Amino acid sequence: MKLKSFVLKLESFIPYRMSVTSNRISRVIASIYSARFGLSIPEWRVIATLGDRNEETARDLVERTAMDKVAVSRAVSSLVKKKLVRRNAVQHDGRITLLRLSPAGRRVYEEIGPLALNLEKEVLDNLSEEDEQTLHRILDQLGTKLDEMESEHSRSGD
Amino acid sequence: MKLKSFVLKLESFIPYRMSVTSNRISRVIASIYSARFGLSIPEWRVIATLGDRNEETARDLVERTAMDKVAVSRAVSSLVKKKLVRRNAVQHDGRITLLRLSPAGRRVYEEIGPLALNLEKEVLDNLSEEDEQTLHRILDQLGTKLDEMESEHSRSGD
DNA sequence: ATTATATAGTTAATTTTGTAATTAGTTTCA
DNA sequence: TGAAACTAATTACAAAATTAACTATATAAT
Repeated sequence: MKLKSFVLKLESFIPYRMSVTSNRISRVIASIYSARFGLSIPEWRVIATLGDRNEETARDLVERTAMDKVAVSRAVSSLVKKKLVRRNAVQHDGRITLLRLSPAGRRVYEEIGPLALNLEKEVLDNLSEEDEQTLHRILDQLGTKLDEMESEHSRSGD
Repeated sequence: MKLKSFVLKLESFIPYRMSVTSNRISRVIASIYSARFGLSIPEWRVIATLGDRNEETARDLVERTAMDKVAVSRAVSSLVKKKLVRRNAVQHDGRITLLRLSPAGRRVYEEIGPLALNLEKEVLDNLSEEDEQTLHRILDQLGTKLDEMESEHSRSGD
């Protein structure tokens, strides 16, 4: 008789659990800026990212948000259409445009920012201060490991 | 002069960090069963879930996987087409079919299961045993809070 | 100089996912 | 018994995300 040599339960499989939990959190947070401001997740991320800088290129956004360039491009042009973001050409390089929040965009940022932080606070309500720091550290460590794994993977894949 | 009364940095905003990290992990894990077995994430979840039961209805799968019923339905019919899952009609209720892995489906499960667990282990490599338990507990606590928040939200929305 | 290579960003095509509406069967109860 | 309400599951449509291909500019190399 063959015995199973492993135990895989989805409900204790961390990748699965993180995916479910993080999707639920995203939905909760998204509900505020989508219902109230008609923003998509990528749009909100762009606004949040531009909010604490003066000017940035689309490429910087790609790096800082970990979104891919197509998503950034679309989010930015949608935000430009909504007059929340402005593009400024740059002299020495015609490929680049510098992006910054318009005054209206900044108002949105000033309004959503606190809401998002409050909602985050509520979600994290059950966690102790220590847990929260631990979670940050765990995310750091997972990120480091993923960097390694991804670079290995791409080395073998070319 | 107006001072900003909040500090929102995406890189320390937990909802954002969890989303990025969990997407990266999902991609890594998905790469094994998509490249090697041509399975999507929902398909893999169905297989993983059926793997430790004999028979289950689609509805049970919805509950156990936290996927929505459309995703389950699609994954199941694709798996049936691939002959990895079988449907068995049930006498007393014509709406239901019981699902179980076919022998081929079980072989896939027996092969992916350990791979997935290994990969999970590798991803979690930087974490101490204690961190891992803490992460589980944190996910539990976040889940509980989200239950509350979601039910509040749906109460006010009907 | 001029071909090649690389970068920034957009557009287009495909696939995936989510929401709504639909079908079919079952239970409830007047 | 036969509407009404409910449940399980699928289908159809819309929104979103991925991937691939393309345009324009810039840098590098011969």
